[in-house]
Amino acid sequence: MRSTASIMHLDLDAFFAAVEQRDKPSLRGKPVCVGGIGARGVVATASYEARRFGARSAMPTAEARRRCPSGTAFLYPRGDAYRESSRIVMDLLRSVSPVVEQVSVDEAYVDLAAAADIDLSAAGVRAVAERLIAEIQDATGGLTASAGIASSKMLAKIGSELEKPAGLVVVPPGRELQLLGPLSVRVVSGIGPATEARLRSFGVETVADLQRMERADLVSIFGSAHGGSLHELARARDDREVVVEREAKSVSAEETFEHDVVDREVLDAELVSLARRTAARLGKSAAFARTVTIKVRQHDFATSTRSETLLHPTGDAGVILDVARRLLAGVDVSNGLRLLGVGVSGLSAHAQEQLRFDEPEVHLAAQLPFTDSDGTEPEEAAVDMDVPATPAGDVRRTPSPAAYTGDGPPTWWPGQDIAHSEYGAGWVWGSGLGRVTVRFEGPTTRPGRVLTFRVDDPELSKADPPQW
DNA sequence: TCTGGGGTCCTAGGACCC
DNA sequence: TCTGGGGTCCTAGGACCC
Repeated sequence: MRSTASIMHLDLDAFFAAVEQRDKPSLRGKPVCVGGIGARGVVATASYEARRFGARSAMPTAEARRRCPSGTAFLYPRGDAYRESSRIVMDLLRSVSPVVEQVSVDEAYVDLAAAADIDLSAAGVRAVAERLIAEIQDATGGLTASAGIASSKMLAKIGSELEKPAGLVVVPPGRELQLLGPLSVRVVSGIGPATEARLRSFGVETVADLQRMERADLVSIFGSAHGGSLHELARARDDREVVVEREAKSVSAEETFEHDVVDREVLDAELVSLARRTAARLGKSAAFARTVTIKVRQHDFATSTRSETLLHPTGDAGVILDVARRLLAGVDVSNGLRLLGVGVSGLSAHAQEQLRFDEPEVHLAAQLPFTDSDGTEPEEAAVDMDVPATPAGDVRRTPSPAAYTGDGPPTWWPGQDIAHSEYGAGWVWGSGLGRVTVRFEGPTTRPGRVLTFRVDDPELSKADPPQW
C-alpha cells in the first residue's frame, strides 16, 4: 500500500455491448447481450438495459433469452471491433504513464507515480482521470470508462466499480479501511463463490467481519497462501505492483460441442483442430512448450485433465497432437464428451540446441517460429503436420456461427458486419431457413431499415467493422 | 436445452535424488 | 529387517479472474 493514491484502475463499461450499440444505432437504449448464441452459449456482456431484466455475464444465453423481452439483440462477439477500440484506449493510457498493466481487452491498471509530470494530490489525479475518460470517449466514438484511483490495486479496482458506469472514485489514503469495512467479502481479490460460501459458514459476510478473523484460523481453513493473503487484503494491505508485461505461462484451445460426442473419430478430428490452433498461437509468441495437457468435460460436466511432459520443448503441432491423442486414448468417452481442450505449458523461448543431436527425427523446420510478416493470424494450414487440413468429422461447436446457422455456405451470424452492393453497409440481425435479415445502418447513420435476403444472395458480402 | 473460453496461482501426493 | 529429511519435478484438481 502506498502513501499516495497513485494507482489507477480503469475499465470500459459493458464493453462488448457498448461497442455494438455504438456501431448499431438501432440498438442504442435497447437491451443487448453479446456472447455465445448456441444452445450452450453464455453471455459475455449484457448492456445496462439488458441487466435491468436480469441478464448477466456468464449467464447461459438461454436463461438471458427467457428474461429479456422480445426484440432484445443477442449478438455473437465481433473480436476485431473490440480489439481495435481496446488498442485506442490502451494507447491513451500509455500516453499518461509508461507503466500500464493491461488485464484484459477492457481493463488496465496505470501507475500514475511512474509518470514524471503528474501531481499526485487527490485533486491532481482526479483531473488526470477526468481528462483521460473524456479522451477515451472522444477517440472511441462514445465509449464510457470508469476509473478508481487509490493507494493499491485492490482499492483502485473497488473504486472503479463503485460508481459505474462512467464513474470516477478517488480513495484518499487513510480512508481505505473505512471504505472496505461494510462491503461484501466478494470485493476482496481472490474471494469467489467458494471462499464466500465457506466464510459465510463462519458467519463472515463483510470485510469488517473478515478483519475479525485470526490469521492462524484463516491459514488453517484456506491454506497458507490464500489464508495469509485474505488476512492482509482485508486490512487493505496490498503491495502488488503494476507490472507492464507478464510472460505467458500456458496456451490452450478448447471447444464445447453443440451435442455431446461419443464418436472417437469426431473427437480425433477436433483434437487435430485444437492441436493446430494451440501450436499456431504458441508459434505466434515464438515459444516452445514441454507439457501437453488435454481437458475433457463429460456429459455430466465432470471435468478432468491429463498431461504429459516431454524431454524437450516443442512447437510442433504434430508432436502436440501425438501426445494429445495418447492422452485421449486413456479417457473413457463412452458416455459422451461435452468439451475437449488441448493446452501446452512449461513454455520457453527456445527449443534446445541439443535436440538436433539427440532426436534427429523431430522436425526442426516445424519448430521455427511461424512467419507473421503481415501481422495476421497464422493460418492453421501453415503448420507442418502429417494430418489432413480438413477435419474428417462433422464437428459442431456450441458458440460457432456455423452451428447456429446450420449447414451450407455462406453462413451469417447475428451481429456480423455485412455489405450489400446496392443498399450498402449493415449488420446481420438473424439468419435461418435460407434467409438472412439485415439492418442497414452504421455508427454515423440514423437507425436503418431492415431487409431480408436469401443467404446466398450474390449481392451480399462480409464486411470489415465500420469506422465511427 | 442450465453452466464459454482463455488464462493464473495454489495445493497435495508420489517419484526420485541425495 | 524397519525406516529420516529436504528438495525438485510431475500430475491432477480446484478456485479465481475477465
